[in-house]
This record gives sequence, C-alpha cells and structure tokens, in this order.
Amino acid sequence: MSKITIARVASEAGVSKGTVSRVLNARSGVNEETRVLVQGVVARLGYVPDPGARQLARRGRHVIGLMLDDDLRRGGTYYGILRDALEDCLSSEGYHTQVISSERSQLLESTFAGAVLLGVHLDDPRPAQLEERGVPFVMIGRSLHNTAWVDVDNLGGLRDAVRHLVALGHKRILHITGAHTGQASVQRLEGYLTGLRESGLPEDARLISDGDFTAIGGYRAVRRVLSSKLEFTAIAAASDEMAHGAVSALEDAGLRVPWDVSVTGFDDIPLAQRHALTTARQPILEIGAAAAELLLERMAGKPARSRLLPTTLIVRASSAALFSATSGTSSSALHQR
Amino acid sequence: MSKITIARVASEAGVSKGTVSRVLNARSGVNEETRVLVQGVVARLGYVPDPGARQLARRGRHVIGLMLDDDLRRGGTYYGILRDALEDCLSSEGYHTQVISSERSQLLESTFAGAVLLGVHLDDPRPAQLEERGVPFVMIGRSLHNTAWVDVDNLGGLRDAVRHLVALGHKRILHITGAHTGQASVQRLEGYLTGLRESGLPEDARLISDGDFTAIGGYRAVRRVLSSKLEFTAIAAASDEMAHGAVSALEDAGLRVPWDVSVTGFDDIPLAQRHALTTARQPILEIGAAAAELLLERMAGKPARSRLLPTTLIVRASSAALFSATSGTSSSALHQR
DNA sequence: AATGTCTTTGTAACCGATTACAAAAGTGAA
DNA sequence: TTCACTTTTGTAATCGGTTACAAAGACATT
Repeated sequence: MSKITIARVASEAGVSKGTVSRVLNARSGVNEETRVLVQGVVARLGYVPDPGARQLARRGRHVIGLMLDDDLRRGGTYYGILRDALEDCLSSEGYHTQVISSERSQLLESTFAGAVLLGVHLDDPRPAQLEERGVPFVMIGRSLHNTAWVDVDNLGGLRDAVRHLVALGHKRILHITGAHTGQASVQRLEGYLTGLRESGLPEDARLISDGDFTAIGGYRAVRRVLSSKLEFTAIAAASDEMAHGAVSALEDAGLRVPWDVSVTGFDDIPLAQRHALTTARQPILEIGAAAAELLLERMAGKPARSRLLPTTLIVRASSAALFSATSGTSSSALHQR
Repeated sequence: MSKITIARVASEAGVSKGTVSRVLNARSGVNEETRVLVQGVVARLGYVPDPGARQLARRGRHVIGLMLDDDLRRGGTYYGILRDALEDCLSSEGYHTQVISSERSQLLESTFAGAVLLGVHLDDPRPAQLEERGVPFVMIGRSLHNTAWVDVDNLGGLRDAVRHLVALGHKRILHITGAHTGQASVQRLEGYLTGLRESGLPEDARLISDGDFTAIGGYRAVRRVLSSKLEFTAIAAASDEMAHGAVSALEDAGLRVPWDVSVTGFDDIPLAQRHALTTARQPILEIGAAAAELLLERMAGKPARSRLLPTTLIVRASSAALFSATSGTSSSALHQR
C-alpha cells in the first residue's frame, strides 16, 4: 500500500509530527503516556523513518565511521554481529554508519560525526589521525589510554568458566590461549589462573597450550597436549572457535565430550549454540549499545567514559560432572557410551 | 567552506535551481549554451548532488533490504566484505541498506524499494514473498529461475586451479568439497571434474573428500584420505578455509607444503594471503557493484538481467612444481610419520 | 486572583533536491 | 503587426523528516 510516513503515524496517534519525531529520537520533554501511545502506533504500522529525509533534515553530517581492523574485518562471526548491534543502536538515534577503509582516511573530518573502532591494533595510525582531527571516537576492546572504550570482562569470564568446571569436580583443566598479541588473550589467561588460584588448584604451565583464536589453532593445541600424554579432564578455551577445534581434536582421538572431557568456550557465537558448547557469553548487544551511548556522549562534548561489561556463563552439554574421581589418564577414562 | 548546494551553483551560473536540476538530470528542453555554462560551474565547484535529498524529491522509497541467510550472516569472512561493497555502491545512489530479519517480512512492500538476497537457501520462503509483493530483487549466488542474479564462475575457478596444478606436473589431485546443499559446492566439484577431463586425467571417486566449508572440515577431510593411504600430490579445495585446514592436516602428518603436496583454495579471503595460499579469487567488489547495478535496473522497471563474473587465479607459495616424478613420494613421507 | 515556572504539545520554517506549471522569449505564418 | 506555437527558463509546491519557537496547561507561590 502507500508509504507510511511520520504524518500518517501522527494522525493515527492523534498527535503532531513534532511529537512523533521527539518520541522517535528519544528526546526529553515528552509525556510518558504519549510516548507509549506513539510507540504503539509506530510498532503497529511498522513505521521506519526514511533515512534520507532524516539526514537531510538534520543539518550537518550524521554519519558515524566504522573502523575495523582489516584482519578482524573478516574474522566475521563475532564482528559481524557486533556491527549489526551498533548499527541498530545508532540508527535509532538518527545516525547512519559507514565503514572507513584504510585508504579513505583523509576524508575523515569532513565526512564523519564520530567513529567506532573495532579491534584496531595498537600500531594502527588511524586512531591518532582521528584524535588529531578532532573526530570523537570510541574503541571496542581496550587499547589506548585516555580514550573512551567498551570492553568485556575477559578475566571474569574465564574465571567463571574455571569455577564452573571445578564445581563439576574437575581438577586438571587445560587452557587454550588466543593470539599472544591481543590483550583479550592475556586477560583471559589471567582469568584462568585466577580461577585456579581461587579454587586452590595448582598452576601447571604444561596445562596451558597456545592457540590463535582459530578452530585449527584449537585443534592443534589439544593435539599437542594429547600426544604429550598429559592428564586432563576439562578444557577451558579462550574462544568458541578454539573450543570447537578442541572438541574436534578430542573426537578424532576417540574421546567423547562431555563424558571423557568437558569443554568450555568464550563468546557465545552461533556456532557455540549449534554445538551445545558451554561458554562465557559476551553481551554483544550491550557492547554495541554501550559503544553507541559513549560515542553520543563524546560527540555531545562530554568527557570520555569507559565501560567494562560482565559475561554470563551459559551452561550447555559440553560440560558435565566428572564421574570417575579415581580415573587416571583421560584416555583411559573411556567409559562405554 | 560551507556546503555546496544546487542553489549555490544556480546563483553562480546566473540561472535558477530548476535549470541546474534539468542539466544534471540530462532532461530535454535546455539550451545548449546554458547547459555548457552550468556544467562548467558544476565542474569548477566540484558540486555533487546530495543523494538523500535527491531520492526524497524523487518520491520513491530509499531503503534496500538485505536478506542474509541466518547461518551465513555470521559466516562473516566473505559476506562482510560483500555487504560493504554493496552498501558503498548503493549509498552513492542515495539508497540505504537495512537487514531484513526473518520475522519482519510482512512489512516488505511498504518499506523497501528493493532487496538483495545473500546466500539465501532454495527453500527459504522469502524470495517468493518478495516476488508476490512486487518488490524487485537481485540474488547473489544463483538459486531461482527467472530472477536477476549475480554469481561468480565457480566451475571456471576450480577448473583453473586444477589446470594450474596439472601444469605443475601434478597428476593425482584431491578435491575437498563444500557443503552438499549449496550450488556453489556442486559447481566447484563440476569444475574440478572438468579440469581433470580436459587434462586427460582419470576421475577417481576416492580422490573426492567431503568437507563443509570450515577449516576443521578441511582438516578432517585430508586426515581421512591420509589414513586411507591413498596417493596424491596436490589438493584443490573448494574454499580457502578448507584449504587452510588441509594445509594444517598435512603439516600435522609431517608433510610439507608445497614440497610434498601443493594446495589451492577458493575465494581469496585475507587468510589466504596470510598463509600464502594459491587460490581462485572471487571479485567481491565487482560482485557487489554488479548486484547494485542490476537492482537499480530492476527498480527502474527494466527486465531482469544476470551476470556471471570470472575468478582470477592468484598463485602464491602453496603450489609448486612436482619435483619427483617417481610416484609415491607423498605416501612414503606419510609412512615415516 | 494574578503571577511565574515548568512541562508538554503544536506550528511552521527548513534541509537540498525534483518537477508541474506558468511565464517569457523566439519563430514563422497570416 | 498580430497570433499561434514551440522552446527555454523561472517559480513554487513537494518529498519526509527535524527543530526553534510559541502556545497551552498544570501547579505552586504570593
């Protein structure tokens, strides 16, 4: 049928266009009742404001640049969702996002009202350029001092995973680390060690195997440990991808998850759900929302704030109580079925 | 330094906004002299019409729906880039993109000027809904008859990879397939077979190992073949991810790439470059551009067209000439491990 | 009752283009 | 010279939003 405009919503709700606009942009000074009423009509009609008209009406540029680390840009999985979440939040504020490619950076100040940096490395020149040109920005994942950032509690997430495994009776827990360069990786390792310490378990350097945040990396990390005949009954990986690789390696070695070995991941990407992986969920939507909020603050001239968000442990079928307290090596711990 | 608008151009040229607009849109009924004059001013000022305002005045809808297969949406890697390319092309025409979630599909016709479907399965009900409601769309990856689509020459890409390997002296080439459900997978298998046939090499069903487009899938596919003691000196995988997994599996078995086994991939994702993988590159940017172009045509009421884009073979260090013509090199290396 | 303050809502101008319509200029025929 | 017709140009409404400003109520204070 005909296009749904703000005027249509206004007349349907019995208010003026101005009021509807205020509701849509979450401006203050709107009666709670009116707001609910208008939101109801918006939802009922499935009204979506025209982005073009919106940009036109707001003077000046209202485009937020999205800077992605070129490697991670394709790391997909996690970053794709985060990007969706960000776009969702920002578009409801009337902003429109656009990816800033590495080359186009000279157009920064004329084009962008602000920027969000996703997984950008420490040595990337672009954050400095932004700073210099006075474009406000927020980083996701900590990297720079003095800037606004949003991050997830990496340490806490891994610590919770370890606590969970310990509560299930596990005592020899293998940790698969991420890439050494990243802070997230270091913090998660720290969380693993903290979890052990709090539970009074000894730290064993041989139970830390290096991965690289990829499934193959996880696979190989487990393979190495298995061939060293080291005992372990659980694995706490620093990412779901690696946990998935770990599960595959265990299966290929004839071990069954969770009967022989329990496995936990980190992130809660869709793959984790498909493979029923116990994992420390990153609140991706909240991260996106927080980044949007902090960026809007910065753009409004307020001082830089930062936020550390907690993870939630999602328990699925890949972790289970240790049945045999007596058993020796994991490979001999094969109970039938 | 204020923004250059059509009014500025008009006053500078000493004509009215209407006349400038007519020149810009190549409408008839403009004096040749005036046209040249206006075009001169436009060029001198570097004026570019605001896409948003333009679309608004043209009284159409300006949001293009993006339909992603829910699984692939997170597959990241390839789809993220493609999406960027699409958005780039469409935004310069004044369109904005928005992801269409599975639920919201009943609002289609009132909201979207058109749609792009990315990796949507054959059994998805949404394409049919679009058709029914008269929303023009373009699919990336062929699926339906009678619709506009853009696709890459899957068959040709794999055939080229096989030709390349054959030219290097390889005669026993293993193919790792993708998911069985996808057409891309089937077409690449066909390309592999075509390559063999053209080179006069025999087809051997045991040299086809099933993967699932993931690195782990590639790893396991190779692992299976290695354990069957089958001879081969090269692998042509249906994706870079799987090729990466294949390389890892070979290395874990004590084989060296490319000395013992050559490996090729498909896609040319960043990972391929990092691992110096020879691969059939998909022209992702061109795919996005072509999809945008075809969609704009459809929205203008022109008949559906389609486009098949060629791949380019990128030769890197993972493929090399077969040094030892004597057979059994790779399998003897295998036996040592 | 009159005044001031605060909150909530409506009104109308505006963003930068397009386009229907009218006005002006040009051309040729009567 | 005047009229009819065509070509070229200007004018103003319009698209779908945002927002400055004014108006209207509600409430407390004097």
